[in-house]
Amino acid sequence: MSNKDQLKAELADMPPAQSGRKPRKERRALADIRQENVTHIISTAERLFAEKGFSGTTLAAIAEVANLPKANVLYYFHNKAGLYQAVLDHILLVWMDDMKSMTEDVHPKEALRNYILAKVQQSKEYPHASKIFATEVIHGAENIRELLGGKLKQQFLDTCRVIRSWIAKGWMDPINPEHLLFMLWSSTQTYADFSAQITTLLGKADMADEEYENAVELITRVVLKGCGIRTV
Amino acid sequence: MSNKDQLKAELADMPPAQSGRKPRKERRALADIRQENVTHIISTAERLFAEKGFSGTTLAAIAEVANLPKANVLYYFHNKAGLYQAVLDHILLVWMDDMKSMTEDVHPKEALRNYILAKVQQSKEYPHASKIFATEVIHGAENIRELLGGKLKQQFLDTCRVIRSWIAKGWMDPINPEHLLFMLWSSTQTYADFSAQITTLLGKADMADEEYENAVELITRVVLKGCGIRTV
DNA sequence: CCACCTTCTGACCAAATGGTCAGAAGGTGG
DNA sequence: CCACCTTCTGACCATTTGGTCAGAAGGTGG
Repeated sequence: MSNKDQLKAELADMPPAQSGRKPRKERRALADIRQENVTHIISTAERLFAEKGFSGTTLAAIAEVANLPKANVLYYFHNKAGLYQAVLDHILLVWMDDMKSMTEDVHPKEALRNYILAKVQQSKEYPHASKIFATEVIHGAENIRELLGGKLKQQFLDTCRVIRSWIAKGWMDPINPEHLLFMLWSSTQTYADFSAQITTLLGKADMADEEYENAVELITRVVLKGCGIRTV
Repeated sequence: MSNKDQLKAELADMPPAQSGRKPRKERRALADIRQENVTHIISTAERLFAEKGFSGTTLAAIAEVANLPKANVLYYFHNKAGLYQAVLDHILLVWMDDMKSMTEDVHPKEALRNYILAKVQQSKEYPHASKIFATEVIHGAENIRELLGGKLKQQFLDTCRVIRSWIAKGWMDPINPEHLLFMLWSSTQTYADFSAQITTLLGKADMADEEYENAVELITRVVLKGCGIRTV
């Protein structure tokens, strides 16, 4: 099971709607209570951190939205920084999954197409994750240094090597793999991070599915043709 | 004189280095004092807001870095929000300048090339501006609603129309102008906003000029060819 | 030199915020 | 049912932070 599937399963498990009420009457097993609350707090915090940033989000706000007393939030996460780190860990699970699908054997025509589709879908399904990640990097990436310089870098270097092999095989033009990846990341993630700008400029209240499709179509077309990858 | 030139001139006027000392002994004309301090405070605040975000930046920190008493900062900007807005205004001056160079008459081969170059240079020269803008949009763009829905949107629509005219002239493939612009913005601004990630992955301490050149070269090549613009 | 500005500043304050804690409430296993 | 966990919570606290203010210091124009 991929990290992303795992996250999806968690989301599905979430208390349905909760709708502001605090049912909390049925007897819950101790073992469940902890996991349930931790998950609930993390996903609430994730939303707020994405909307307001770390410093802009107060524990009181998280507690209120999660419909729990502040002290209870602090019972599970001993301090704000700890909660933030937990949110980051939760998010980063999903982050590098998609790159793995780019391998030497697959023709870039397929591999890049799938990757772009996956990244745009990620922006659509987990916009909070993307926003927190983006804000974190913009502010210096101090809390994700380890990941950036470690697993992500490894993945990045591997993928660059794959792209070079594609070039060597004559499957695409000799372009700079590092910057190509930067281009892919930025142009896909922008649909999560900059959605406020995009919707305003497109004159829509929120991103319709159609626009994500247009995005995938445009990015795929420009990148494939731009890299000299024949698609016929 | 373009907005950007204006900003450059201001930067040049800045007290040279200041180097932590507080000379402030020579007699200064009242008229100068205000403008000088306002500029100095804004540029200091700009750096800190870019690094730590609005809520993460304290007035005390701004005052300390600016080497002024906090009360003095508040003498010029009556509250933190006002200072932030002033910083935003200062930044946004420069923001839309470059798009103006894309017109119907210019062949996209030149126009896009110049635009990409200008945007990457902007990322290099004014990374703080880009970061503040990005964070602002990520967090909902509440403080720049007016600009987004007003002048920027106008400029955006105009430029889309220009691109459509290029397509009508047969100068490029029929691609989606809106999403092409999103792609151009994101892939160029990423060199400011995500510099922490990029330098880490490239294994450099900071962005060398060479990398900006590689970025321009890659983006230009992929976009021009990807849009079916013949460059010979 | 003087009356009148603008600029500057330390001292102060109320509110917000992260975090603590003692003890109540609830679940568990024998 | 009971001793022993874990979970829950209101009350409380120290610190941080944005912001005020009275009055000192500095510049200006006559």
